[in-house]
Amino acid sequence: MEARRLRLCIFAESSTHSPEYQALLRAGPRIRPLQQVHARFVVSGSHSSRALLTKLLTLACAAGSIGYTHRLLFSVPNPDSFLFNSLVKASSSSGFPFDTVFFYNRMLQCRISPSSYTFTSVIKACADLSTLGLGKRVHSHVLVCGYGLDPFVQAALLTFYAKSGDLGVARKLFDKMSERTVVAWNSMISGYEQNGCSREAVGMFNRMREQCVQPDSTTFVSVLSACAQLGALGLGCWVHDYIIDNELCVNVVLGTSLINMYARCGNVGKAREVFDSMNERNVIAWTTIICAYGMHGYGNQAMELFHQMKARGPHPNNVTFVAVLSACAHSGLVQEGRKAYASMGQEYGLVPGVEHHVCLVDMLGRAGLLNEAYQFIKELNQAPAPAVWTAMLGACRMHKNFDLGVEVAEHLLAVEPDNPGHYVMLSNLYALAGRMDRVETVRKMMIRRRLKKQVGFSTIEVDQKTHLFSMGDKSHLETNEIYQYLDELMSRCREAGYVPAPDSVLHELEEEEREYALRYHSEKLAIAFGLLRTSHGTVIRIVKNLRICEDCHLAIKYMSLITDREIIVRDKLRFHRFKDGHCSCLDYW
DNA sequence: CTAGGGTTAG
Repeated sequence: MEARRLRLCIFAESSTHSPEYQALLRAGPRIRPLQQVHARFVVSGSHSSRALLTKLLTLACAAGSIGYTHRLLFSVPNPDSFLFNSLVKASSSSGFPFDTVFFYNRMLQCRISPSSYTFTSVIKACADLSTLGLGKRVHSHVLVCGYGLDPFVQAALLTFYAKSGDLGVARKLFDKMSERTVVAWNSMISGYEQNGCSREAVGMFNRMREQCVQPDSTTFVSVLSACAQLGALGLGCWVHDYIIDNELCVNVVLGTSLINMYARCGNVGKAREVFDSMNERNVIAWTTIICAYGMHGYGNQAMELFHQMKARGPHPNNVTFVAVLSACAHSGLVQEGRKAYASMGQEYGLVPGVEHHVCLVDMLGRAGLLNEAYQFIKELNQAPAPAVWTAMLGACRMHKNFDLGVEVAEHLLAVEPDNPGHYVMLSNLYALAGRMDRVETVRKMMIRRRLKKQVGFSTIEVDQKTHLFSMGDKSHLETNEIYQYLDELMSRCREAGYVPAPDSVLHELEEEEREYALRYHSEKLAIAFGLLRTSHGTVIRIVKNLRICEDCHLAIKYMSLITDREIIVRDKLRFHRFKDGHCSCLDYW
């Protein structure tokens, strides 16, 4: 009788209704309040209750107070599976994957068998760490413990392999799954998308629809990212219509994906409409719309939004400043850019990183302020990263400062001897200076080191199908027609006054490619195809993986004039909108 | 006694 009363008493103290438990819930995952509650437990003696300790540890872990959590854990005699599972889960979902692995290992040392719940969290931690070796060991442990067919564990494993870059294994797992939930499909689609395989992501999405699996908003986030990468406006619009027709909730994440899709597919206006229609806008949404204006060369609109954000939006972060500074760089807003850069530390306590240094050098360099850019680099209190020197080199090339350019390029070749971009830039510099002997030397260096220039390609979407063109490409079905039309078009351009730019960028080509090269640059092929296959009022939209070359830039201006078409080209960095013989970048790019 | 899962944006 006495014993039973005592047990009831302990039960009451540690139940969810007990004042101690309520105090923990009120403290939440915040370390100061938690420590205060903990101190009261110690004083009152209730800290010996296992349930309370578990809750305290879990909250401390979620609060990010890992040292405190570890100390507490060591003070617990014979920690049980419930405690370990709670810690594994809390650390994994709060973004402390190293600790997840630590707790998991402790758990095994204590001879406590993991459950399917343990595994999902541990595998997620491995995915966050992209640690292929450890993840594979956990995977074999999963099989040994008999959880290989658990759909949650399978989905976690699939995500892990996709995030660690092993899409082949991820796909094998996916194909072997007996039931594929929408989450499994989402993992596979996002896996492809995040690894740069956007076409495969879209293909997977189409298969998902064939198999009548209902996509959800997470699916569309990944599909829209794929559209953004591909410049697939048609599919992107289809997704947007689907979202509206099916009354899917457009949360911040989905809204931001839509903004990004419209922006990267060339339609800033629609991007802005989506932004304006959103009822929640966080720092990522603001950054995305600022970035959108910046890459279209609308620096003033980008700055206007940035000022609105500062006035009544969330605090800008490091990524926001990358968007702001690159918008300034692409629009020649030097004064604004300098002010924004200074405000990072002064107003927001942010430390500029390499990407901000790059933006600033790029901005000053484009504006012709080479000395100021160089001075800025020299005054950095850390050794300048190669990317910073690369921006400086680009500026030297643009403004034909050979002496400084050669100096910078030689430094870059010494630091990054395997980056073909540096060789290409240096040889362009020599070509512009008329030093063809040096051009040849650099070319030979590249060949000796077996370095190849990145292969350029352009894509165009016609009737929701994406067509790919690369330089000198003759694989397309309508090749002859395209080439014939392009020849015709180029001679009309010449009649209108187009003079091909000197072939400063052709040094890296083999002899036989040289004669074709100018006429056959991928963007020209894609545009010719687009002009042939679409009706007169249609805008031609091209996506190119590299930066557009000077000659193509000039030629496309003429193309837009003589065909009376709007031609939008997205290159590696930004958009060029050609109309009536002019480009929206005002030749400042 | 104490809870619970995998997928998403710049």
